[in-house]
Amino acid sequence: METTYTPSAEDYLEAFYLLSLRKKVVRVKDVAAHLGVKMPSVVAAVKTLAEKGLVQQERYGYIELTPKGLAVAREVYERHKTWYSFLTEILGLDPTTAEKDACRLEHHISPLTLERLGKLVSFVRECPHGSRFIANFQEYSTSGERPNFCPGCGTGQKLLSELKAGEKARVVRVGGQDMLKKRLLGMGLTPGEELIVKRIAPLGDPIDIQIRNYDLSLRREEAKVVVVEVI
Amino acid sequence: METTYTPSAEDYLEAFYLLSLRKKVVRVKDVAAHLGVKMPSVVAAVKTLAEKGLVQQERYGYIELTPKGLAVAREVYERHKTWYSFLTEILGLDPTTAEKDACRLEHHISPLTLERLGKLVSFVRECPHGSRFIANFQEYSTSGERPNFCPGCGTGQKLLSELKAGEKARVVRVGGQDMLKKRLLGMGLTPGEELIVKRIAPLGDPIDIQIRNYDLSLRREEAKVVVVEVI
DNA sequence: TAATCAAGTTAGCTTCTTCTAACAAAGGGG
DNA sequence: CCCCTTTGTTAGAAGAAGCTAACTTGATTA
Repeated sequence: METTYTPSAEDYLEAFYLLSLRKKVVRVKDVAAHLGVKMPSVVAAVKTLAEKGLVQQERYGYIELTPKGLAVAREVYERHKTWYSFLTEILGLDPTTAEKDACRLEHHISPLTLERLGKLVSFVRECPHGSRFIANFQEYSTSGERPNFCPGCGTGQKLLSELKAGEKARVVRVGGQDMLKKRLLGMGLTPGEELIVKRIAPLGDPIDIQIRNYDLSLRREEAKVVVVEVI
Repeated sequence: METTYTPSAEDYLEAFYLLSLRKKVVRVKDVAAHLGVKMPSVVAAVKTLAEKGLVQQERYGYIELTPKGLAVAREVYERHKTWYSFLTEILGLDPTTAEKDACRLEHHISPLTLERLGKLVSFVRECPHGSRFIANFQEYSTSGERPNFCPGCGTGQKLLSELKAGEKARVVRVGGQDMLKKRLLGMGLTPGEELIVKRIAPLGDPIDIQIRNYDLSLRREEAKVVVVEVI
């Protein structure tokens, strides 16, 4: 019974729903204006949706969602809201961009992904570290520079690229994408391993370290994905 | 000159590109298999894309991207990869779901949103707090319960809902969505304000607090979005 | 070299979505 | 009560994307 609808059909249902919340009745003209299409397109859409039992309309009368149509419309709108929250609250986008993107993305998300996205938003809303983290991210994403360095969280964890010459540290985690990560792990940069920074070149690149009695020279880009704990 | 292409056209260009990386030549048959369509559909697509100067093909020969087509294909694939990274690394989705969703989402994202999404991924990769935070989120999203409570970060910040009767705290931040947030701020729950928890009802709802000499009774749902610092 | 077969092509149809232009109904003002 | 404006509808066309069925072509093999 898991019927699925076209993006266009979902848009119409959502429009009917939203307009019904704001006005007493839903008219062809208003739907057309809301979706930026011409009236005959709305009429055609209503006809096909009526055949599917999602809306009802008397000739020359108002459009009404059936219970079935209402359920679909609500679900679409929920997806919309989830995307909108994510785009504004997490990515920090302006309402206009967020609204436009949410309108398109709402038709293209699997239930599982939707659920996770919603959880991410509520987690960030509820968790103080979440809001701090997101604030840091947004500062980073607008200024281009990572805030120096996530102030106030006294965990003692740093990036390898932030160490000074002579500092000793223990590898906590190696990030980066597949290729890079594999290469670093292959070099001996595995969690738990101890290392010491021998020398940092003038512009911070490369960084020479010693680990497991080997000398390694890392590019700054590489050192930026290695999380360490100073010891 | 900002031409934009249909999702279908983008899919074909991306397929040509990916197949050209894996095989010496790109054939109609392989493209059809890759995209799950029949051969005549590929032929038709090649024809319209050729008219737009995006591909070249000699009759009964191989398909080749023009420089222009290659640029578009690469750009689409970048969008794909960005979505994929987000879905796997941040939402923690399995590769199959992530791949499928990325294939659909890649056609529906604005440049601004794409940029932010990419920055979020790299920020989380680089920032130790990011990875910790995401680990917490993923624990939360699979178990349903927020980890109790983001252990190891000694910031002293909590949610108002986590305080015990008698505890004193200072408001740090008020989260929640528009309506809820406004209402809480209107009640006097503004950052910097001090409060004391007077009484917590048996099931944690409602929570009675005193702030600015007023007594307030908060629903648990409300208290969950208020970040405080114990004093 | 001729036969065969897989790959590529064409023609023609279907569905979906939108449009314009022309027509019909409803309703308010004179 | 009739005319006129606004709103809604129909008809017909167009374009995007896919399909099946029937054909070429090019290459392989007997």
